[in-house]
Amino acid sequence: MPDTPEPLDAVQLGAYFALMEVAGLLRHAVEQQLREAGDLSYVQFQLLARLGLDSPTGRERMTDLADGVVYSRSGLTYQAGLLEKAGLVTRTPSADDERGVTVAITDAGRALLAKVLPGHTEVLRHQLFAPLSRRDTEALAELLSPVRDHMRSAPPRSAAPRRRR
Amino acid sequence: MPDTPEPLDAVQLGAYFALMEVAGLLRHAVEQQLREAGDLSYVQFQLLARLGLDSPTGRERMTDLADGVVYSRSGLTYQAGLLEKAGLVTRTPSADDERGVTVAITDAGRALLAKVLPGHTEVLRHQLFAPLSRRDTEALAELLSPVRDHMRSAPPRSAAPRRRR
DNA sequence: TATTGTTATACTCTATAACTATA
DNA sequence: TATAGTTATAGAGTATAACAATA
Repeated sequence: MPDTPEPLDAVQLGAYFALMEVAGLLRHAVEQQLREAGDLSYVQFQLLARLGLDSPTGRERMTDLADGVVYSRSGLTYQAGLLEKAGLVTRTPSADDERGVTVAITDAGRALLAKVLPGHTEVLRHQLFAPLSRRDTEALAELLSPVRDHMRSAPPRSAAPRRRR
Repeated sequence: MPDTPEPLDAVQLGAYFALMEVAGLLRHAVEQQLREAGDLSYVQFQLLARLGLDSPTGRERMTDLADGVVYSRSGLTYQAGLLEKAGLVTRTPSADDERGVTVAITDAGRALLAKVLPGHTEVLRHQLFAPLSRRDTEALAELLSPVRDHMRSAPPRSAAPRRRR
């Protein structure tokens, strides 16, 4: 058995537990709103938001979507299938690479996103931002961004060794 | 249809997405470690940690456990059943309230916790704390603690109206 | 009558491995 | 040979509602 490494101190433990609890409670609240307002899971919302808000063209390849949403390949196939069945996205073979599949958000997908967003915003305002000042929010974003970048670069991600586009 | 509320600004969206992504990736990494080191899910680890680390006596009532871990009652019953089957906790009728059930961590439970903790710590150090200075960590804890308290007090919690002990 | 906890049940999500097709 | 994506399948987790027992 290896020697016990330096254990975490109280401040670190506090930050860790607070982070996980806040994110867990927030996700719970948000998921409820998404389910009621649009019958969407959080992951499905993430996929729609990525296509409808982040991506300028509204279309992305499966692999690139997976890199953002953290998934096994099969999990993404499953969710994309659900979204397609609901008419919120389409899946077509990629133009340049015959192996690839391009997922595109539909008008119905954009409409649902728009329908769901105001309530989503309200939940965030009440649950997350209410106790945070403007500067707090800025500080939080500035603290977490480097962590996110760090984690993205050392991916315990979806499946096997993956590669950026 | 109600008027669209003030949408979130870029800083708020950034904080929100960073929080969710960091927590999601961290949970993924941590869950993997817990599974390999002790065949535990994150929730099971939370329950053991609450009993073995937080609680001075190592015993708590089901309801109080649920209040901390965010669950449906039945979900907690399910998880407690798994832990009991594995010999990590015991469940006995509460002394004062015949309706209640007291969950207590066993020696085996404490041993497993001790076995799993060093690796857990390492994951946290590498994934979460590596890009954070000492002061960053303090700041993060101080930002998130009020949010956690706020969320706890307005519970979208487990099930029906619940009540503190 | 309200509360604690369990059970039954159904469903959603996720992961693994095997497979197809293209690069 | 490696990569993109799908399928089959199996397992874990979660939620709802009905229920029994105690307060």
